[in-house]
Amino acid sequence: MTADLSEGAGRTVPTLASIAERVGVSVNTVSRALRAPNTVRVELRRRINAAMEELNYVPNRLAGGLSGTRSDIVGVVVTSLYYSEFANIIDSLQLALLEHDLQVMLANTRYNADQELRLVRSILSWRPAAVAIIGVDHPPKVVELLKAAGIPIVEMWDTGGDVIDTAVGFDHASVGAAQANHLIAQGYRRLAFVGSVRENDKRAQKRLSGLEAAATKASLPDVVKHTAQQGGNPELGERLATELLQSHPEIDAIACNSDVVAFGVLRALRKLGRRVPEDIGVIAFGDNEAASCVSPSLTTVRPDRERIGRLTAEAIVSRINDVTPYTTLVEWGLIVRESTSRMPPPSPS
Amino acid sequence: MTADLSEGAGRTVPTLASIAERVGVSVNTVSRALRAPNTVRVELRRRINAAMEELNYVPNRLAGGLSGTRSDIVGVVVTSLYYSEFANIIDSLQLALLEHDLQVMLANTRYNADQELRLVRSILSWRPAAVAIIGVDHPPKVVELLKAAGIPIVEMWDTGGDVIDTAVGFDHASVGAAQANHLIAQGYRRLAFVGSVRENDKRAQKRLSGLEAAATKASLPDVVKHTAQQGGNPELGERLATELLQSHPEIDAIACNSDVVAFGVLRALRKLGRRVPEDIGVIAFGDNEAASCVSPSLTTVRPDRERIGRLTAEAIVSRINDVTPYTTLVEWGLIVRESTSRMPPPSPS
DNA sequence: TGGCATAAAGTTACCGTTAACGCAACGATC
DNA sequence: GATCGTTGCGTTAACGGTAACTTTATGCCA
Repeated sequence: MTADLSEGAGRTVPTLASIAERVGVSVNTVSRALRAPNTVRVELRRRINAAMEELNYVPNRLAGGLSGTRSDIVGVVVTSLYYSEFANIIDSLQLALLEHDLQVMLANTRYNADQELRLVRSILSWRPAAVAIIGVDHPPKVVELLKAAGIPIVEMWDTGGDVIDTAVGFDHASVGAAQANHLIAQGYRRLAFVGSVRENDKRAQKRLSGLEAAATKASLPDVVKHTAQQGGNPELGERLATELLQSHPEIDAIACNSDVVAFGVLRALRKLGRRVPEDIGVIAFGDNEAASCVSPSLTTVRPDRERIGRLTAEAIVSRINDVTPYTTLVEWGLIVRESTSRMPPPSPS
Repeated sequence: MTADLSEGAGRTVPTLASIAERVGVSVNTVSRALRAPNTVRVELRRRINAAMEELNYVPNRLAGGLSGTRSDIVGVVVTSLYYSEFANIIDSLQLALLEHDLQVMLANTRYNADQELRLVRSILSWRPAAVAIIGVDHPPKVVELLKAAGIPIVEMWDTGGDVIDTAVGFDHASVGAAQANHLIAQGYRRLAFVGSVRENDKRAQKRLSGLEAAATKASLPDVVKHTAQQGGNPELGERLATELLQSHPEIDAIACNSDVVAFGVLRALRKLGRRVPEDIGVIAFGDNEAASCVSPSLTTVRPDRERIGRLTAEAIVSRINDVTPYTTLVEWGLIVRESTSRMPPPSPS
């Protein structure tokens, strides 16, 4: 009943031809039983299916894809998987794509531009039906390749600038501005920015720019920046905050590039005896699942990752069906919690 | 200079033949310039490469995979991407595979057995060089398909039972036992277990079993279980803990299935006025990045996800090179923090 | 009963690449 | 200078499907 499972040279994988031979029909009939079942007699179809089941036949999509017109791969290029920054996007994207029988091929550039080019090339070599990629800022060669591929390209997470084709994201500069304005409304005046800002993380740079612009507009002193190129864990936040307050004791609010870094910042402030939010405010970005559970709970910005994933899937399907390119702005929310609530605190969230 | 980027029917994608024609050589020579460069004259090779660059040629791996012998896809099947449970494993696995020019194809079953079968089938249809999959407990048909595929299969995260081929993981029952024994050593006696335990999450079930067995061995009363089938966020933990202590006020220690749930449990205890760790201890599993940042900081178990990913990549490469199957036990650590430290607290971590 | 539409299966020709083989030109060897 | 191994390239035949035809069987109607 079970196929031979012996090690080594072993068993050749069954093909349509194996099935055809076993049932006594032509290869094409077997193929039809899969693709267009109602063109094959019920009884014959039954026998073919039985044979497939018995031999554990799995169609070879290399062959199918080469022959047929359309692929059902969607290439997904992210810049990070660490700390679930984009894991939730992939999760919902994949779930939504599954309904259209589209399969995700994942690549992770780890914020490395060379890797990005290499991985995009690698993904395109699988002749995907579409590509979804984090960000709207890519090396010129990457843009050229993606455009030349002649397939729908959906850029996620960010918007603005030169969109290749279609985009689903939000404006990171306005996130930074909202962070600044909230801090200012809470009476904070000496703003600082802390976190890891990689050279290739344009989104982080845009948020910082937005923050600085809003501070300038409000006639505040320059935002003090203390950043790193790498990492992004609580330990980094703790170190950066400690160093920051040593050189700039006047700081009364810290904006963090990520919640995870902010967790470390909060720890540093606790150790330094600075009261949050009374002496100093802390705001972050990302809506980590623990943000509401640290104490003081963390004010942060919540991007709707689930929605971005879902809308990206929608965009891909639309574009495959030749809907014209478009850009979707996804909303985000400022979640005010204790870490910036100097005024009467809101009901605990 | 740039290719035609016009919408619609547009541009046909360049093939080896396009390059060959343009350079004036045979298709095979172009192919060789890619696969075995030193069998082609330097000057000719240069011209071929220039043509490829100019036309933005990207090899078609559907064709290559169909013709050639080996594939460079590795199928990766995980049960979840939410809350970065396995994102870090994928991250390090992918990084390590990249060094061997292996490409990850990702599938996420979301703890759904039907999905698992469907996705494994889908992945196998790409004729991957190997498959890495979370867990050692799969539906019989999945096991049959994986065995019949005749490729290396590496089961990750768990060990024990019937391993299909090769495994890289740890024993979850002993994690549960370690949790119980730590609680007992700290003087806790009335143990409870809280969290979401999905029907298909055998690992969670094993940890719970281990916890119960250790409690029984220490002649403690039965572990009180209060679990859900779905979810796994702080809100769930908060609700479950509140309900638990209402019906079982005698409980003096709560083991949580995940850190994220534990964050909610801590919040519930704070609201209920129960002191942690004095009145009640809390221990969890997962080593979330925020575990050291909540207060009280969370005692938890740290599985080495990065190592599992790396060793899985190693195992895949070894097995592809016909090393015999093996099982690697990956160490995990009990990270003792404030939430269970009744005795003189350790130095703050 | 012949003619014709239709259903069900078979034939054939690719898809783009790689592998195995063939073959000419060339330098080295005895 | 005939023999031989190399180097460098071209030819041809797969790989496992799918799509477009073609063929054969079947039913229906005039």
